[in-house]
Amino acid sequence: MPELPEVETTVKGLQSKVLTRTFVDVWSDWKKVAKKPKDFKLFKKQLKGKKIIKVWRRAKNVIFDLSDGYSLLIHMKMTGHLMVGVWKLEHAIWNPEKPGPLAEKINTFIHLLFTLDNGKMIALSDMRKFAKTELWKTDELLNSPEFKNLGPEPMDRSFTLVEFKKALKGRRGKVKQVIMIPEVIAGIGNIYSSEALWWAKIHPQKDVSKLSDKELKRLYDAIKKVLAAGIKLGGESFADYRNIDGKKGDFDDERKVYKREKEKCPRCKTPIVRLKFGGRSAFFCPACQQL
DNA sequence: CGAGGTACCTGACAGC
DNA sequence: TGCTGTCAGGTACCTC
Repeated sequence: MPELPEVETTVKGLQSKVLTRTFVDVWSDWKKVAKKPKDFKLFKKQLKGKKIIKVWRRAKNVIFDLSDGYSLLIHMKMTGHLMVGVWKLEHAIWNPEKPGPLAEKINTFIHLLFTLDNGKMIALSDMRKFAKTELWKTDELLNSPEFKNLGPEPMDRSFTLVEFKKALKGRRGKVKQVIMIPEVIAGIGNIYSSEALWWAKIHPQKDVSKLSDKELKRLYDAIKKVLAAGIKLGGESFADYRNIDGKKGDFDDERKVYKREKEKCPRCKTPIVRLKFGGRSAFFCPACQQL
């Protein structure tokens, strides 16, 4: 899925295209996408007529603040994409006859289409169907435990080194897994965690409670650095992530270790190693990042 | 507490 | 060609 930089890029794109527009219709061939309310007919009924006042991001959630005190939350999970354009419903239905690489098939994974009052649509494409949408009363969303428990936003000005240390305080476990927990820090996923640890020269399996002050400072700087680069370059696209116009992001050349097993470490030329733990792959340089 | 597994889903790709 | 196993950007939940 998109991580923080990809979600941020998506949100910026949406802001330029859908602000002040009103939802006039909703279509889906996968009714389970709506988690709140779970009844898709009700979800559609409640959304229709609502005007988009603001689009913003919290962690990896895209949030549309709407008229009448409502908010629409979309989480894209692993393979979700939001796009703006015009589609005919027959294009939004998976066609196994259609050849071509995954990236060219995004349109065929569209499972949800919001029609706006200017005729444009917001499409949610999601190959694996992990994405979710929730319609909340804005104040209830902001006060919900799942929202309030989210960790700090690493790109906020208020996210200082002190805040970072506070977020990790009392936590144990492998550093890579800990910084990927949404309640610890928002927005860091499997790609940017490996990248940040490479810049910080920290082994992904090092116990987070054993990090020295110097290492914490390096990790803090590295997290901000890789996320800022990701945002600046419009996200990564070595797989199928695309922005709302279907264009690729440019982070790929900046990617030092993720999915680069056996390639040379850009710093010391040692082959990059892939290590599986916690159900995920970590990529790191065994020479620069030692336990 | 941590570590590991499952679930949600569907596809790409490597190896045989 | 076709089968099998592994891997994939996330996160919640469960058990040992």
